[in-house]
Amino acid sequence: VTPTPPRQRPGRVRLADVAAAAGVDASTASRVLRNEKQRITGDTRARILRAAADLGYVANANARSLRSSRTMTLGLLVPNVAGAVYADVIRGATVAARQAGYVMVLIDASEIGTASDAFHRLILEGRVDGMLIASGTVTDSLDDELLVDSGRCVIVNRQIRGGLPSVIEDDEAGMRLGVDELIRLGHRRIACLAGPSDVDTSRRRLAGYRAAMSAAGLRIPRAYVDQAGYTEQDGFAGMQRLLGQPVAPTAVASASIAASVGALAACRENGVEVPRDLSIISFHDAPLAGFLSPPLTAVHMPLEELGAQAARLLIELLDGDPVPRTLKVTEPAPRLVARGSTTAPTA
Amino acid sequence: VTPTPPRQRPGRVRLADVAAAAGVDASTASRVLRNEKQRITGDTRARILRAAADLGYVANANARSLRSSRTMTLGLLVPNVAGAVYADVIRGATVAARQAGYVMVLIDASEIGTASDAFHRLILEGRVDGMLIASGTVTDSLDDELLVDSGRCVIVNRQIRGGLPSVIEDDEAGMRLGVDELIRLGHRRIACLAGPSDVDTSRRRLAGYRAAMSAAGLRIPRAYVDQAGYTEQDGFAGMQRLLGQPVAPTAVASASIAASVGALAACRENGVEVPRDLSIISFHDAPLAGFLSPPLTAVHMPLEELGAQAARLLIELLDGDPVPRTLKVTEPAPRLVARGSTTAPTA
DNA sequence: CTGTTAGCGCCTTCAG
DNA sequence: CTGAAGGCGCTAACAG
Repeated sequence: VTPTPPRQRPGRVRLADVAAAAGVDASTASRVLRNEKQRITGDTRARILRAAADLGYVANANARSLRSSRTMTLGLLVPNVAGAVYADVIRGATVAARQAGYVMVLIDASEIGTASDAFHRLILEGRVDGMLIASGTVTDSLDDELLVDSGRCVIVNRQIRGGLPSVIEDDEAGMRLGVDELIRLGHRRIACLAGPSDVDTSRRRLAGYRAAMSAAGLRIPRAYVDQAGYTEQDGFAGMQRLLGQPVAPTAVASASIAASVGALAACRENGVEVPRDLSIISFHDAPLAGFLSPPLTAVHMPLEELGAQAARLLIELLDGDPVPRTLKVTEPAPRLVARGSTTAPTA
Repeated sequence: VTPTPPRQRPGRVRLADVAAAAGVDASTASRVLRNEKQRITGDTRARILRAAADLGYVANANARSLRSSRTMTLGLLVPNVAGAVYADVIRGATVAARQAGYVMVLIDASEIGTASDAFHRLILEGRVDGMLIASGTVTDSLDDELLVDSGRCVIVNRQIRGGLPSVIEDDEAGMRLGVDELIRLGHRRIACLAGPSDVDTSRRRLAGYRAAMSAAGLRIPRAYVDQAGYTEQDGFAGMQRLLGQPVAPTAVASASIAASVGALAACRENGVEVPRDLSIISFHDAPLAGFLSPPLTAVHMPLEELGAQAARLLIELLDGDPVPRTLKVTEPAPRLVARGSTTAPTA
């Protein structure tokens, strides 16, 4: 907190100026400018509107927030904006918020300390009305009690102890869709690059994999479930392990796109040609997927809708409406995007 | 703009509460809590501090902003947060801002209309003190006059008409470094996937390419400069054109990482093996680059520093300090990251 | 339908 | 070194 002199207040036009120009009281101008339900003589109304336009009046958000204790601003905390997955969530949330009259601001918490700092300065100090929190990693560095007590937060794509409302995708259905496709192609030895075991999205995706396998009557060797992680590095390492199995899988369902990229790299390095020697299907899609070698077959999840629903749920919560503790986004349904990383097994 | 009832004001503790608990006036409490220069009896000071801690006092940012007309919040407008390039810029700017006592909030402008909406609601309505604007695409949809008049904006990595201060990377030096490496490896027929001709970063990178070529006495066939664009798709198309040349290049310097990904895909599809048949070097690095097939040799630019310097420049501007119209980040210098997409020409 | 009055919570002269 | 008073710009309750 640097001690700096207050900024010059340029001749910003205030509500009072507009009112004066229109020859009315500030409160009247206020009412018209916010088009309150109250009816106002067509004439005065017009005068006020035109005065405001002439003067280029813009209401001061801080004064308004102070008075009404609503900022009409929402925050979205993301562990790392670069994650391909978040792009759509962010877009969906931003648009939905705007449709409801809110501005959505993002916080990148890739640096440690940012998450709790942002939470403090945005929620506690009242810069935003509520916050969307994406990812569990982030919440770990946050004081859960504060989080819950605030009553102004919604978790996106994670469920968390303590009963914060959360919005999640249908991880299980998505993963099933992917594994079913592998089965349909004729694969029977299908492994899973599952993601961290302590993250609930990962657990649900794994459950989807198991469900699909079991529905097809397929056995899952213990080593076929690799709880790698969600980074390229993790996918790389996990695939190395899978490739080292005495009986190697003919197909792999990967729980994240970053891990898939790493998996592809591991295959290349081990002389395993995808999809000839091994099919790979990725959970989550991204523009990048179409340009990899080979282009990645993927399960497209409705992430934009996830973001939008999360934003709407948050707004309902702030409005004091009753909200479900968990909202699962099932529409639109996950969609399979067939590209070049899958084919029938050669064996 | 949904008409909603005002939110419940929970028993937030105010400055007056702290003052009362400590048996002093609010103004005194204010002074202590902001540790103003003024000296205050050790005893009262301690009482106030402890009262604040006991009550869990947090100052209301809106009231403070209204009074002081400073929000201690900065905005960063990004055309698309998913762009691999922005991750580092964002991190750098976020951290630098925080070190100066500011919170940095991001705006994703991937949806049309978001940019001008955000500009209006953040800058004009006074939710932030100043704004960093990344990319020229974004500025196109903004009213330049407003932008300049605001006197509270800094352009990151673009220069713009109208004299807005801007902070840029040393595109020319970076590109030279990459092309020099290609030359060092023995290449002579080097093409350039240059990026859009109407974007100034692209022009500077192209200039770097030309400078390196000319310094080595190398000719540049007209068709070797392909003003593709910065997306995967653009890189793909551009590489197709390059590959179709009667005398094909043995190496390509690509002006962006996304285009490089597309270029790699085009090579694969045309049976051109990288780096055996063609070397590719990419301007800008990203974690992803190391996992592509082949891993991409790249020029790492100091993007985090770019973000940090931009944030600092903005703060100086807001403080009324004189700022340069253009600041070029030359330290640390661009760095070559040799990976698998470059080698000596076979010819 | 419009004006009057009274703050929202904080900071900042100005006295003492 | 500390308290008293005023106001940042806006909205909301109450009159008229």
